[in-house]
Amino acid sequence: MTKKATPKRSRAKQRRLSPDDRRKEFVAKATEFFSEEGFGGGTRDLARRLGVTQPLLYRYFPSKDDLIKEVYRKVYLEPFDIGWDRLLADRSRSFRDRLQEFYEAYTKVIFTRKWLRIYLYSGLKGLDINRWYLSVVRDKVLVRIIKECRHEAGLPVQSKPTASELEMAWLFHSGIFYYGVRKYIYEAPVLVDKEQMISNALDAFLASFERLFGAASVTPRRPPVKAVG
Amino acid sequence: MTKKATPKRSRAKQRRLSPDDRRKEFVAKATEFFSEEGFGGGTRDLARRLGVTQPLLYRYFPSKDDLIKEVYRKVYLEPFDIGWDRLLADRSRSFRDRLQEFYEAYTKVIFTRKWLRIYLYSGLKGLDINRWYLSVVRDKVLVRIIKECRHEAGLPVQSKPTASELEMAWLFHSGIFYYGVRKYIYEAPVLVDKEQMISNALDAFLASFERLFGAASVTPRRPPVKAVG
DNA sequence: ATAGCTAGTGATCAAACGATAAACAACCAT
DNA sequence: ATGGTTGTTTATCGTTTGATCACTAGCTAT
Repeated sequence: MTKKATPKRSRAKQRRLSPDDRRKEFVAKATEFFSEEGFGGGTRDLARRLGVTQPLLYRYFPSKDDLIKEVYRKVYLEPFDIGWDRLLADRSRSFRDRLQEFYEAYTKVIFTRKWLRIYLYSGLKGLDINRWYLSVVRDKVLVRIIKECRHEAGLPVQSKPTASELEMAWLFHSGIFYYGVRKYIYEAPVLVDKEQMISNALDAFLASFERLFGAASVTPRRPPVKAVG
Repeated sequence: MTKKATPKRSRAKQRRLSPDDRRKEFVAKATEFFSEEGFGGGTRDLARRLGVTQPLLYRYFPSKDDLIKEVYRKVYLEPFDIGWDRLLADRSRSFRDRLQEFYEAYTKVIFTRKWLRIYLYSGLKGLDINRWYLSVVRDKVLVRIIKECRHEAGLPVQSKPTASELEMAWLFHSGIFYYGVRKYIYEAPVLVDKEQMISNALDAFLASFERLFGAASVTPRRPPVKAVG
């Protein structure tokens, strides 16, 4: 009774798409789907959302895992299509402006529910691509930033960043990153607008960097003075 | 042949435990298990790791979801058993020391692979308990810290923290938090030891707070001067 | 020792899963 | 229009999943 109430499923006339378009559509919608449901989401639910039947997925991807890998590739490569290391290194503009613009542009790409969720899900799976991404952020972004910081402070630029310098850069980078997580993953109310947040963070970072690493050429492993002053 | 090669499963003599002990053991091991496998992990695999059969789980928990809820409860409540807001407010010690000790103690609890993974997994599920946790961090930790910051700077303590102040506290709190994520989730090499990282972060925070909010009683929505200096 | 209570197990169900094969139907060349 | 190509569906397989049942065996009171 309930099952066969609609015996002739008013099947929407099946539309044929070129393999290339289908593939792209599948990857795009799969990204949305897995970002919401996690990679444990079923292929049938995914197909329903795509408006096609489940076996069709297997014409385009040998297995669910292969589809997921495509999703990774798209999500992880997207942010680095743009030449961000060049933007950061362009000394015709003030460093402060470059930093502000970089983080506004970077967060414009990654501060979406979709991107952040895929990123966190894949991070929990412990995939190599995740470690690769972190190393790219370190080498293309943070190291570059530190170089520019040193340049601003009149310090030698050639030598590799110290561990403390890099960790300081990570501190602020992560702080900015987590603003997006709070807003789009936890959906917690965020307190100031994004540009303001970035601006404040950069003020804090630049001041702190100069304060901690600017004066002495040797950075003490632990600052002897603990009081704020 | 392969299946029945061990027909008489050398069954380990079944040991009876008191319901209370079993329950606790189940929740504890389930926390480990789900932290590694995610909440999609199977009840059979979990039971195997517990050294019992799968149906036994259902003697202690009506459903898998109920077991998971117990895991949440344990993980989320654990950090706040300790009176941390009192520690932060104890003005017989220097604020810098209180902050350092608080973050060392706090991260000692949450910087474990187990805790962080459960936290991130549950966060992605968008549960209420996660939002509750964030609000507790804000009210019991960050607001307290800002109050003490103001006290140190000779500013009025009574009025509620401004949005910018809170966001600045979140920035550093998140930066510290993500040090643990990088180390225990992404298993990325971490550059300086934890105490050093906390110390540097706190130096940066205290200096930045005073710099941004200490001088003027009114905090401009966007600092007019963008250059560092 | 032994009867009774109940923690723990073996067998099994229905549903959902990823995946495959064969039948169908939309499009293009002719 | 018509036949071949191939994008898409229907039907189905084998496995795994969460969950339930009847039965077994360890412990305790007597």
